[in-house]
Amino acid sequence: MAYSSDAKKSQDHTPKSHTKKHNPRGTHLWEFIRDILLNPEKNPGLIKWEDRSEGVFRFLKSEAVAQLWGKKKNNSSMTYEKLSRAMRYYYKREILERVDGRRLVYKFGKNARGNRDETKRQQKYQYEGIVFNVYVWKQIQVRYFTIATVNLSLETIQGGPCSLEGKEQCGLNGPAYRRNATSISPGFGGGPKLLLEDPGETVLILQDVQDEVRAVLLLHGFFTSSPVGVRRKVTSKAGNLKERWEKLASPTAQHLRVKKPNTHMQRNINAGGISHGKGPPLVSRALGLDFCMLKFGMAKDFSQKKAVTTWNPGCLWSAKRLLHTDIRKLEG
DNA sequence: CACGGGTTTCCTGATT
DNA sequence: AAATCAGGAAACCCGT
Repeated sequence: MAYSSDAKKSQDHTPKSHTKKHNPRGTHLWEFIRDILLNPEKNPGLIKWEDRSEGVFRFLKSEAVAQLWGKKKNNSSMTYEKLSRAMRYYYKREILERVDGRRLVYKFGKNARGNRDETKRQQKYQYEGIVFNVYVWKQIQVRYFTIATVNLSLETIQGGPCSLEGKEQCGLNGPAYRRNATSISPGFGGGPKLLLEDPGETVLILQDVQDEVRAVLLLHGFFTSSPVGVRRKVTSKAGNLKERWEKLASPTAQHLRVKKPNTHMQRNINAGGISHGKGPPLVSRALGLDFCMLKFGMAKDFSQKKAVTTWNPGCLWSAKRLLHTDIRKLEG
């Protein structure tokens, strides 16, 4: 028996933001696990990725994790036994997938991601002059990202991998991936830029882009909280990424090359096997599976003050496959 | 107060 | 043998 009840009472913090659905204490178990996996600093060998791109991980110190979970829930009697029961309940909801035969090993499932509500919120974006701010999630933990800009009219594409680590500004187009002199400008100077002003904020800024330009942003990482709109001034400051580019050079950009002629803005384009459809706006949170692909575009006529934006969840997985090897290489 | 989601507890019965 | 895995049941917590 044991009515261990007792120390249950005040639920202190209640920031302000309308706590989403049911989310006691702000975090669900699977999110808690995810966060540990994402924060090497806070993960003293507690849980380890078995196959990050597949979302497979293993508990190294099951009881320690349980204690940590219990601490978060103000429950000192938490044990792995109990925590694991909760984990098993995730199978049915497909937040976790069963990994049999392997003790202490779990795998994130397809529902270990965002939901429709977040998606809708994500649709909001701001367009200011020629600055295009894409809504992203705060506290996004992007480790690496790949940018590919596509000039539909010229059927060219350029882009390449970069790494993000805290506050850094990165030019998108490095010399290594300039494929066509007439496509989007070179990275350093007036070209598109991905600017990370705060560790917890990611702002995508395009400036001096040409007409009929679309870009693809692949973010490898986990999104740890709700999307938040951000707005920033354009700051042009060439970041020296040459070294980084060379270091991270991968076949990604080549894969992303547009193969199929397509000059119609509204038509789908196919970039190296990735289908960019016109489906409903959607930016997915790919927890346990490393990344989200954002596709955005800009109106031909800037005076319209309207951006042509499309988000396609389908891009996620094909892109995931595409970048699978890159991610592994980068993750070491 | 009722109700539902998300655990938390407990437990019996396998597996490793 | 100890640690886990599997789930069913039911109690809890908490937000609506």
